[in-house]
Amino acid sequence: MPDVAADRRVRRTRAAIQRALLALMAEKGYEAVTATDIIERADIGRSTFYTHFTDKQHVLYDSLDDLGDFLRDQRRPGHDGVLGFGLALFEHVDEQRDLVRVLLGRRGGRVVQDRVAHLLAELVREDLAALDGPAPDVPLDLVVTGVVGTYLALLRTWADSGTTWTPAEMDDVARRLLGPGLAALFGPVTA
Amino acid sequence: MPDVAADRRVRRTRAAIQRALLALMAEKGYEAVTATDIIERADIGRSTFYTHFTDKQHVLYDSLDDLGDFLRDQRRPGHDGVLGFGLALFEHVDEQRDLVRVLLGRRGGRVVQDRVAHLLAELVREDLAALDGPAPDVPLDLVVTGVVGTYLALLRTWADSGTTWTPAEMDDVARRLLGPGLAALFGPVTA
DNA sequence: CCGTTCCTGAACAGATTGTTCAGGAAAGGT
DNA sequence: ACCTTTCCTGAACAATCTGTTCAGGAACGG
Repeated sequence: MPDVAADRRVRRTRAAIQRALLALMAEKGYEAVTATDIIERADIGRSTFYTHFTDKQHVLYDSLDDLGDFLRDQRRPGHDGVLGFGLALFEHVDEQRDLVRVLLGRRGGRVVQDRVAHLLAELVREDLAALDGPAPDVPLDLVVTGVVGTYLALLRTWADSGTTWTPAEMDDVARRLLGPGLAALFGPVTA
Repeated sequence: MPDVAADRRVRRTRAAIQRALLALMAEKGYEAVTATDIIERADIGRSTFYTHFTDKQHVLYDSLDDLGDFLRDQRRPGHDGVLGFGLALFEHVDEQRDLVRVLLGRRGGRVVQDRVAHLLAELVREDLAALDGPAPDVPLDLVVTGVVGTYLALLRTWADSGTTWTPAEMDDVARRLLGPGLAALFGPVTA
């Protein structure tokens, strides 16, 4: 496998492959894309593809790592109590809608979802840990899992649908669905 | 395509195919199973398989439909009258843990998850529609999506983890997390 | 017992995957 | 400008999987 950062040809080839995959995912969905598709779209030799990536999956992995770095930089702290991260989350996704739709939507892959879930779980856990109410008598991890599940499901639906909803409306749904339950679990929380 | 219910040969063939897929999924995961695998495991002719199912996917769909029917029958009303399917769901998963882990776990594949989500969405929608409170001022579909997301996330975590929790405890988490919010959305629900 | 329906299994075209290899092309350093 | 290293090419290849076809045999239900 060629050195990753050194040669300009390597950078061009890898970039072309990743660009090809994302474009094809937007057209056919992740599952339907074949390695041959990527090779043709990227306009490279067949052997070239396999010298850089073992799989269609590993192309996606690399792209996700890039996206992860980007998201980590853009992360903003919540500002109004429980689930304060939510609005910022939906707003951010709103800006990156095209890419997010491809990655998280119905035609996206499973890998993406798991990684995003992990990322969200960190945000939620920080949020809940900041509450000064009494510790709940249910496992915190389960609560985090449930909350993340809700947000992820809403994100997916939002990214897929024609979406007339604004980030604020999406956040409102999540907040009103989960807020009362969380308040009951963690003690009275004033927004 | 042969008549589904009439002939004994048809029932045997279809049952063998479904059994084969589930067994293979438990061994290799959904994605790794090929139609040829199923054919060999089920010990049937190649053409026979394609007479009954167009896809590996459709074999799975049929099996999941069976699960849906089961959950519908087992449904029990919760304290609020809402989320009555939950306990039966967790109990069933508890019994079929190996299978469910394969279905929803990391090796499960995206198709399974979407199908199960669709299945649960119907149950939740029926549940919420049965409430006599005023219509909520947020889109019902979004609420359903959020609720299903929570249950699915809890299911996945539960199936994957070492499981010290009982079905009742899992159901309790979901109920306490979502119940208050749903009550607030759909009007006061008397216990 | 008999007409209907189903199963068989081989054979087939087409796609896809992942590897190999020799020769040409581009890169980076001096 | 030169030269050595590294990369890209693209065709050829075996292997696997898919979905269809068809004629003959087997099981079914009545």
